[in-house]
Amino acid sequence: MGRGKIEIKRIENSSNRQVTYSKRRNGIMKKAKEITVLCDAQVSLVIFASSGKMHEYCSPSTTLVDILDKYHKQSGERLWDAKHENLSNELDRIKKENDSMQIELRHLKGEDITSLHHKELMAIEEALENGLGSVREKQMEYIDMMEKNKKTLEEENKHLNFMLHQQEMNMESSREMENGYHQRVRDFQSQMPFAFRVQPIQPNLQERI
Amino acid sequence: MGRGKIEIKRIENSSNRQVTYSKRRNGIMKKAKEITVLCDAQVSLVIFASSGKMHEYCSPSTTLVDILDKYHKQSGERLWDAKHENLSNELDRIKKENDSMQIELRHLKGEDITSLHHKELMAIEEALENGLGSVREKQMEYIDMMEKNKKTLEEENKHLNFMLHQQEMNMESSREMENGYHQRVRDFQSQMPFAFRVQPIQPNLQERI
DNA sequence: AACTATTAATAAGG
DNA sequence: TCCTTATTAATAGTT
Repeated sequence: MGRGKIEIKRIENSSNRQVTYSKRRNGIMKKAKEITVLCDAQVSLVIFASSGKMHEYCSPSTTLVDILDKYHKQSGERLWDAKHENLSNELDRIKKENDSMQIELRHLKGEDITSLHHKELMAIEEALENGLGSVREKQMEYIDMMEKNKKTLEEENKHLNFMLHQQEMNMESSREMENGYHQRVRDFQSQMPFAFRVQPIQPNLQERI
Repeated sequence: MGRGKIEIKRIENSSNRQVTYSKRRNGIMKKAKEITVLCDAQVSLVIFASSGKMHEYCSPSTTLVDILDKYHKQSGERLWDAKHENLSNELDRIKKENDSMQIELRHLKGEDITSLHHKELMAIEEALENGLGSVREKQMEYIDMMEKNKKTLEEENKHLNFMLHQQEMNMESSREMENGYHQRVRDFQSQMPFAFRVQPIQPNLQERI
């Protein structure tokens, strides 16, 4: 159908090919629309030119997704489900994992244990005892640490107070050589309890408590 | 192109429509093949008849999945990704849920608790104590039940033995009136310990232990 | 499913 | 890309 018959083989002249592509693409699109209308058909047509440019036709009553869904059902072929299936499988796997963990958690919390057999209860009890043991051990460590801290602080406190007292004594005696002024103030200070005078800061020893 | 011109509108005569569908479908398929060869194009063509029957053409150099992948890239349209994304989101959500449960489980088992603060340890300890309480309570129930069963069985046993003994006595005395044969056998049975002679079956009482 | 008169598509050229 | 037109191809209606 043209000025001459052509063989159906690749058109070597690039610009001819491009022109023919354009004309025939329109022709197919038109045919697709026509069969849609004339025959109540649903058509999906996707064409890529060798240049990579895409053209598409889809019957107005539907969408490409719908058609691919139907295609999927009829052909039984996977299409994009290969990717889909991977996700789906992983989801299932993780859901199962999730469920079993949820059950285990519930059991450890003492829930839903009515249907359990004696051996299962024993295993849970053992797990709980182990857990409790570990947790209490850890807490003991902290208590020990706190007690050590306390002792360290007390000793440091004592030492500092001693130093301070010594210093005051030295100052007092050296001033006494000058004059007797301020006697009462120093007396008052030396009578104060040690704890109110020195507060060493040891932030590291308080960590995590 | 035919014996007369036709309007492009639905062909009401069903059999005409079917015939036209078939002819035109072949026409489009042929055109698709031709443009593929002539112009180096890639074509995907999916047609559903109103009957639901599907026909498909895809350029030999490619596959429908490839074409849809390219379609996806070019159009930016989602297509099947809508479903894909849903799955993906759910997967993420469940993975997070999974992780937190896993951590909780580990903590309850006394693992990975080094980095926990004192308050968190306290909460875990409390949960463990509660769980242990529930589990032990449930076990106590079973022990109680078993003891009850034991008592019931013992009583039943006693009763049955009594009945049996009585019966034997009756039989013995009635036979003594006839003759003295079999005297030794009966004597032996009456001397056997009760427990070896009667074994009442009570499957319900053994459930779950 | 084949036939064929007729219309539609399109190759080549501008 | 669009127009023109000679020619081929598709197909509507018929057998």
